[in-house]
Amino acid sequence: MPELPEVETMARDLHKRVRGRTVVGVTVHKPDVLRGATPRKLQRVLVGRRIVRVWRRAKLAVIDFDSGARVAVQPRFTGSFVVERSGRGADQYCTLHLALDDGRRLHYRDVRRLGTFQLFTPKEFEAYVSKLGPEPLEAGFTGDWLYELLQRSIRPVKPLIMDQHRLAGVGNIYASEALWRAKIDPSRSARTVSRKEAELLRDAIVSVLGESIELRGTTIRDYAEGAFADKLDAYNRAGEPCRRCGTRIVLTHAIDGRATYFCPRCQR
DNA sequence: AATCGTTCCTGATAGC
DNA sequence: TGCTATCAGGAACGAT
Repeated sequence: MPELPEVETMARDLHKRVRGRTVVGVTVHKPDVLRGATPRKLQRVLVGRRIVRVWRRAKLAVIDFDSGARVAVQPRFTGSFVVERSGRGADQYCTLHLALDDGRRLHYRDVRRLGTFQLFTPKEFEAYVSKLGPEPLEAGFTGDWLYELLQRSIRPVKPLIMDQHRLAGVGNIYASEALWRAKIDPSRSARTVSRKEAELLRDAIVSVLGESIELRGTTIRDYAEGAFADKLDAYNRAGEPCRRCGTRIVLTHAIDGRATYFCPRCQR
């Protein structure tokens, strides 16, 4: 399930492969992944346009075109990109593709189709991203800023740091990991987190995301890239010993109905 | 304004 | 063996 490190990896890889290419055709097989455009409109807006950059914001892979148009892809669970020479490498899960001027095709592939492929004008894109929280790997994300955010909410700290409108890019895996590193119980009301703990949590979020990007993300279930799965301390380790204290890691669904992994002894 | 419940989708898995 | 039921999960949306 792609979160910030996985989408960063997807965007960097795609940038290297398609930057500078011009779209010569658009084919949509599964229109339900489209947002903001019909297949006809997508074709009208993108054909003849050159891809100038592929980058990431929050958990979105963003494709910039020379006209200023942008496509934001939300892979959610099973979305991915496939770039191939016409004919080979595509399957029934490829929902749409952009034909490129060098004969290759850029496919958006999505088994469950909970992901989205959204066309924006520059103004629409700006309005959308302005509602997202800050990027945790950029300068504004400090311990003081996080402390102030946590102070304003009575919600459990884990869903709060996963709220994309508060902080961008952190999902279920890295929330569990960061809280384990910071020794904070995921169910604690956000406002009970001290300034010192907020500083530790900030550092944990930055370090876990950075280390995962270096390993190209976490391969678990749907997302099939990256070696960070071996480095997980909490997520997906139910019943296994905590690497700090040896206590068995607990899996609970009591917080927002989401799988949450934590050490009941050293996370307080 | 903040928070909560519902919905989208299909492969993998469990249970009979 | 082959069927059915259950589960996973991010975020938009409507309701409170």
